[in-house]
Amino acid sequence: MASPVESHTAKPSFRRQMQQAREDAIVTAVNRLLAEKGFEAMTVDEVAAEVGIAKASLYRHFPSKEDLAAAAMVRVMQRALAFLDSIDPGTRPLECLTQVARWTMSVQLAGEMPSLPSENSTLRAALAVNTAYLDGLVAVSERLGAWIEAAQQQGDLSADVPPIVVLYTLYARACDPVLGFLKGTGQFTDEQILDWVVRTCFSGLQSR
Amino acid sequence: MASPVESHTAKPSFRRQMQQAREDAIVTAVNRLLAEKGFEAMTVDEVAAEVGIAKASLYRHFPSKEDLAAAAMVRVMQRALAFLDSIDPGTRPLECLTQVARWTMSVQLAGEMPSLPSENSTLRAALAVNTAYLDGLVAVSERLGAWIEAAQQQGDLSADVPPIVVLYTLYARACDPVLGFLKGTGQFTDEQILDWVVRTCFSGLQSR
DNA sequence: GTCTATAAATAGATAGAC
DNA sequence: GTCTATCTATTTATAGAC
Repeated sequence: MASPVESHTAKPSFRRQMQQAREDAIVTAVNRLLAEKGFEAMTVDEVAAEVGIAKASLYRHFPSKEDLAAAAMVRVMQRALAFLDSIDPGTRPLECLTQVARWTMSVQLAGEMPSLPSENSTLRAALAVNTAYLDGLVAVSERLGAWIEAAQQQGDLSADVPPIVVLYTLYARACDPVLGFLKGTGQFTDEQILDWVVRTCFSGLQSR
Repeated sequence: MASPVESHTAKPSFRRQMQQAREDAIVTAVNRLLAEKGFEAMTVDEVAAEVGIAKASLYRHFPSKEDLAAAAMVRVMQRALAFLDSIDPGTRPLECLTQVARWTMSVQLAGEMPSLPSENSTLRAALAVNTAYLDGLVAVSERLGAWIEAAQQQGDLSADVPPIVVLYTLYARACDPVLGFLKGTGQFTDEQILDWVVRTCFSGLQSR
């Protein structure tokens, strides 16, 4: 088991680990910049500078700026899936959806939520053919869709709007600029902002 | 009154009118492109091409790309103020706010609502020192703020959130990407989309 | 695999003729 | 005032040495 052969075969595995760690660092930087300024305004030079490597080295790991951004989007999807898995299966569907909304908003407040690419961005086209991203998106949507339908059947969620409206609304709230506006005033804590925006999302502006 | 002198002084007025018409055409093109792809992705070449004039001519009217975009933002503000003025003064405050939300969303569905500039865009800095824009923004905010406080005092609007949260939420909903998502499915009419999104904004996702 | 140096394309902005 | 032609800076992406 502890033969020299094994330590030999472990060597490429170590390199692979190093490579993985570097790519993680790259994706982290991309994710942050994407959240801060969006895809168009983010430059590859900035990414390289933040990671602390040469731009050419970036292109050894990712073939284009779009792939760079796509990798960040994929990771966000994976983080979302991991969060969905962490929710107690016995939780009431409406409560599940509330927790998800609160989680996505907290990610945005932490400066880690990439903003949506504008309608006809080159990034949109790249994501539309990225199977890893699409798979994650479908997986998340199916999970949320099941909760949405269950919550509607239980009478917890308004049955007057189609499930897809609820789904898209939840996605949109993950990037809600209201969070940034309120944080920008400097008058409120993150907890207050989260409470208010989650509340208005599910209970509306109107009084009950 | 109809002296030759007047027809002489009317001549520059005519030229001024022509110039105004041209600048209107420019701002219209900018507004559309801003709504379609955002400030970063919009290029001055595209604007010139859409207006049908040379890029250099654009710069005779507006000194920079930021000023170009700012002019479009100012016009949206003026359109908003005009809409606010068109609302019957006897209307219940909550109803006023609902109508405003519906109007801004219809503007977006028409492809005429410029999307918000990302946090640290050069456009943000330009708008922050543009008095025409700031004046419009303040005017709109004061009008909405009065309605918000009145609606809260009448018990129509939730008193659990500060007025500024309501105000920012209304601004954010004007650019809500949910509208574009739903329109993109091609399954719904604009009226349906408006109904659903306005409803979720004021009544929330949760059932009542 | 990482680097420096550079290519190639595109952007915002301007010069100068008419 | 509008045009063509051009400048300058920036950006994505690559070549080639180590």
